[in-house]
Amino acid sequence: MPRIAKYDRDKALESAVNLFWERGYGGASMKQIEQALDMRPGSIYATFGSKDGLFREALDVYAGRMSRSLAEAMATAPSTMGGVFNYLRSLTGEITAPDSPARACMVVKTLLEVTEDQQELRALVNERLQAVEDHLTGLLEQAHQRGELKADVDCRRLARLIQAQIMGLRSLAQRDIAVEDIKILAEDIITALGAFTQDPVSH
Amino acid sequence: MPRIAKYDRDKALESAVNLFWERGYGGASMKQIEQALDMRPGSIYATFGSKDGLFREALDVYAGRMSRSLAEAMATAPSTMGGVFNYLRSLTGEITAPDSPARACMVVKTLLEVTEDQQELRALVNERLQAVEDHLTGLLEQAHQRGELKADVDCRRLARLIQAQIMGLRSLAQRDIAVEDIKILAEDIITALGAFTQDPVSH
DNA sequence: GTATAACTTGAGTGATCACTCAAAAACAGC
DNA sequence: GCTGTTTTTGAGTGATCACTCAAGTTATAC
Repeated sequence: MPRIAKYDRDKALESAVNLFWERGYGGASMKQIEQALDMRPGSIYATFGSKDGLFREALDVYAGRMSRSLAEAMATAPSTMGGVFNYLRSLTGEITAPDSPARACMVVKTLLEVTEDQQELRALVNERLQAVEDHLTGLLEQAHQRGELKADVDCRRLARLIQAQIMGLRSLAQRDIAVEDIKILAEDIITALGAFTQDPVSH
Repeated sequence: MPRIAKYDRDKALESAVNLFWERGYGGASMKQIEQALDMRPGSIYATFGSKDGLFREALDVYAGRMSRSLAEAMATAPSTMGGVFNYLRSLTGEITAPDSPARACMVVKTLLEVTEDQQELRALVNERLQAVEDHLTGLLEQAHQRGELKADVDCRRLARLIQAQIMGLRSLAQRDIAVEDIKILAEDIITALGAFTQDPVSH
């Protein structure tokens, strides 16, 4: 049994995340996957079933990372929107790291890549984004009850607006643009979102 | 000479835009292109040089459409930011039309699709997005001089923020989401951008 | 030490990729 | 209606695509 199941599997998945995040599903060939995972085709197919199966697992790993990153940022702030602003700021640091496979979000890249003949993958992506929206909506509803948000704010609408902000920030960051300008954009997004908070945004 | 040059060339390009916009560069095969343009490979290569050449021309056509659409929206508003809000509202109508190849922007889809071994295409996309930013910056500077924006607003920063809003709106619209919710998101984006205007946003 | 099971290997599968080019077809000039 | 030029055609190019499987290797069981 040359393969120590759990450890090597997770290590391979991490490599798959990095490759798919950088190149997308269609942009990553099996030859590149073999090289990135240091596995031969037979092993890959025995372990993950198909390129599709590997990608779905990689997307899950990536989504898990995202959720964890958001949860950490929320935990270090006294208010919910403060946590969101924390997240936007820490995000700019993460995506501009020199070893980041891409600045844009892997889930959004997949959302824009999938065609109608990949309905299952499209459904998976939609579920992931819906889950983020739902989670964020719940957090905002608590904040709303604590009086952190303006009284007439619709929490689900605000959750979607925040998700759109993250998509916009990270997509624009994919342009040939300086790190400093991305940080500035994040601050401007925070300023704009201040329209929905009770207290004025601090800088 | 069975091909009436100009007319058929433009018609073919329109078809190419629709196919590439929907499926992306890598997602559109030559077989699908042949079918969409109703041309055989030899004619396509004689006319456009390569798949890459065809895509670049299609991207130009699309970018031209975008610019025209923005200019029209700006023309029907008394103020610059009012024109931007007009554009965001008309955009939701355009991208939710049943015959729209995709809701997300073709330029952004390309931006997120291209890898580092496609530097020329990446450069072309960056140029197009930079041109939009520059154009918007110029318009906002006029508005700033007319006192339409808050005194401390940086017009280039605001232009980038607006571009990020468009990217975010159209990317989120690519989700499995109702048309009405996209319109609501556009209104919330307009509200958020109100943080930078002198006069309060009207609804 | 031997048998059995678990797993990896990598050459090879047919299909599809972007692309080519000799031959046929459709035109213009006269 | 014939000639010369331009354009279209579509079978065919080698390369690469995702994927398979018989054979080989490495582990465990006893």
